[in-house]
Parts: sequence; C-alpha cells; structure tokens
Amino acid sequence: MSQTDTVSRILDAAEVLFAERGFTETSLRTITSTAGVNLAAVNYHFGSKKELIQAVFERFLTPFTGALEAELDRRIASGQPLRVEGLLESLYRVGLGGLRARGLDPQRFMRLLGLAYTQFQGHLRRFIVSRYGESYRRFAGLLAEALPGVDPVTFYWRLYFMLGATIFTLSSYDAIEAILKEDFGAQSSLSETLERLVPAASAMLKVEVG
Amino acid sequence: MSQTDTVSRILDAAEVLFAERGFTETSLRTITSTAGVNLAAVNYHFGSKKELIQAVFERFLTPFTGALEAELDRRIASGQPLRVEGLLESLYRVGLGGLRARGLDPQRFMRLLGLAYTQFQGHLRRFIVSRYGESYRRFAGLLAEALPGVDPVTFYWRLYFMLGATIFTLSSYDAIEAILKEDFGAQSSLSETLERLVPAASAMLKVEVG
DNA sequence: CACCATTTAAAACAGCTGTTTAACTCTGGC
DNA sequence: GCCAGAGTTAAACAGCTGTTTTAAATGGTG
Repeated sequence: MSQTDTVSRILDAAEVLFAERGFTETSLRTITSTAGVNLAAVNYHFGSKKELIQAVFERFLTPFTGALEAELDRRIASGQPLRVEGLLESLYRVGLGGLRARGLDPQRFMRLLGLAYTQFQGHLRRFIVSRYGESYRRFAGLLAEALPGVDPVTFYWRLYFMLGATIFTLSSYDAIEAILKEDFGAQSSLSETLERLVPAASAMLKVEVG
Repeated sequence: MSQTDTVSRILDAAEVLFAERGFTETSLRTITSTAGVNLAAVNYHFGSKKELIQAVFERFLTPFTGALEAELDRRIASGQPLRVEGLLESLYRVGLGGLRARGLDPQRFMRLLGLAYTQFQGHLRRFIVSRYGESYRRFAGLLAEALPGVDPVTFYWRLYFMLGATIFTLSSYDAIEAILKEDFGAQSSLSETLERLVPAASAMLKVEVG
C-alpha cells in the first residue's frame, strides 16, 4: 500500500466517522480499523489526532474557498452590481456543486462545519480562522457592500444569524428532511432547500426596522 | 450535607461544565470535584451520566416551557390576533426573563440547547422530544397560523432556519460579542441582540417569493 | 543485486473513563 | 438508646483512550 493510499484512506474514514459521531466520540482505533490500516499510521502520517482533524478540514475547505474566490472573481469581472441574492447563490452553488465536482459530499461538509463551530476544539477554530479567514472576510465585505443601508454592527449580527440558519439547517438536513417527509410526505432535495434559503436569508439581511 | 444539597450541587457544577466543554469532554470526576462531593454520588443519585445530562436539561426546560405555555395562554386570552413578531418576542422574553427570574442563566441555557442539537447524544434528543415536544408543537402551530400565506413545507423549513439562527447565535453569543467589541468597540447586550433577532427572523419567516 | 530511507506492524505504555463494591457515618422513628 | 435505612466514602474494577517503542517489511535508487 503506497503512502498516499494510507493517508487518503485514513482521511476518508475519519471524514465519515467524524461527521457521524463527532471528534471526541470517534477513536483512532475505529478510524484505522474501518480504513484498514494500522493504528500507528495516524500518528506517523499526521502527528496527532488534532492534526488529523485539521487535515480533514483542510481537504474540504481548500477546494471550497478556492472555488468561492473564483466565483467571486467571476461575478466582479462581469461588471454587474453585486446583489445579496446573487452572493448567497454563489456561496451555496459553490458549496454544493463545487464540492461535488471534486468528489466531496456537501452534506458531510456542512455537518463538519457545524461541528467545528459547536464542538470544543479550540485548535480547530484557530486553524480555520488563520487559514481561511481571508476568504471569509472578503465574502462578508462584498455582502456588506450590497447592503448599504444596514449599519455595520447590525450587519454583522445578521451575518451570524444567516450563518446559523445555514449551518444549523444543513448540518441537520437528513433529520429535518425525514421529519418533513413523515409529516407531509414531501420529498425534498438539498438544492431545493438552498433555493428556499436564499430568499429567506436575503430577507433577513435586508429587512428595514421601523 | 443534606441530599438536596448534594443533588443540586452536582447539577450546578454539571450545568456550568457541560456548557463550557460539552458532555463527552466533561468527566464525572471533574463534576464531582468542582461540586465538592464524592465521585459515586452521581451514580447514586442519578443512576448514570446520561441521566445526569437529562436532569440538567430537565431543570432548564421545565420552567422554560412552563413559562412559555403561560405566556401563550396570556396572549391568546387577550383576544388580539397573534402576530409573528409578538410570538417571537414571547419566546425570547420567556427565555431571557423567565429563566433569569428563576435564577437560571439564559446564555448557559442556549449553549446547552445548542449542544443538545449538535452533540451526538441520541438519548438526549429522544428525552427532549418526548418530554417537551408538545410545547414545541403548540408554539409552531400558533406561528404557522400567523403566517397564512406560507405553505406548510416552506414554513417548516423556515422554522428551522429561525431556530438555527437563534440557537447558533445565542450559543456563541460571548464569542461573537467579543469579536464585534474588538472590531467596532460596540458593547452590546443579550437583550439588544434579541431585539435585532425579532425583526430579522420575522422577515425571514414572512418573505414572499416571486 | 544490495543499500537505505520510508512505511507498516504488533505490542506495550501511562492515563483516564464510567461504574460498582463494600465499609462506613449519619439521621429520623420507635 | 437503639436500630433500620439513607447517604457518603475510598478503593478497586474493567475497558478504552492517544501515543510511543521496537522490530520487521517494503520499495525505489545507485
């Protein structure tokens, strides 16, 4: 088994298991046995469990932020003024299609992103901010420009409201979808949900209080 | 030390520690030593760690849902038609003031509620749904009545968007507040944030797509 | 073919986990 | 004043955790 094989087999297994059970609840032994590699391979290739967690996020976030930056470049190059709906569509389309094109599961990505915010892994938050904070700030800045009437503090609170609605909903997508299917018999897809999320989140960002 | 003393000392310590670090990351030894009681007291009084976790939630949720039900009764008895903003205000006012009046910390409540949704404690989700699902359905039903133009499936998705925005934001309230203070020097309070949340969430629930 | 660094393997490490046991202390009722 | 039962205590339990060690195997290069 070549090195890259072992490394990516570990990442594959860790990604699935972390998304299913969380970080603390997933042991290295579970990861290595489902990956079919030796226990010591994790510490050999990644150094520690913490660094494995970071590597899992890196494999998701690097393509994601790369595709997002490219999409933003494209929108700006088009010359048209940036609108809230368009920016959110960009974000979601990249999160959905951009990851899928690279063979990554967008729902798993959302679950992991949700975990990164709510689980108590200080190192992970620091890692993400230092590595991908620049892309985040760029997106937030463009969104703020598209909302000239909203004062900065209100804007940032609403940005967190929007992130909360997105991350929370999508990371529990399977559970919510199952409930709605049982109660209404309504089958829905992830892209349908994002189509509902764009106008809802836009309205939340834009509302004028009087 | 009387029994009630030991029981409530354990609950106090567990509540703080769970909210700070999560369930798996908090050991019974940490809980009992900060509570100043013997390790075996948890298993003696609660049976197991799982049941301790449920007891912590029970102490929060029973007063919360009780106060919410009373508030809804009051609103209905007033005879005025129920509006979205009013219902959200009821929810938040009860979560803030109702808990505080009982000596419970609303921010800790929100952190714990966030954990209940994102941590992988199947028993906890089942416990909460079976115990407090009725109140949840009542509130959701009244909110749906206040939104006659929104079809049921869309309504439920938006309800989850709203819950996500609320739980996510308030459970990370301290962190977000610290960032905004550093960037804008803007001191803000929990009740101010809820005042921002009411119109934002209402707009999200009400928006008409065209 | 032989060399050597890279990679894998099995085993052991110390430390922590939730839970249980058995002995002990205390308190309320007779 | 005593005794049953509730409450507390320290100790031990078995099992799991991330990490390290030591040795064997592998695979590309001279």
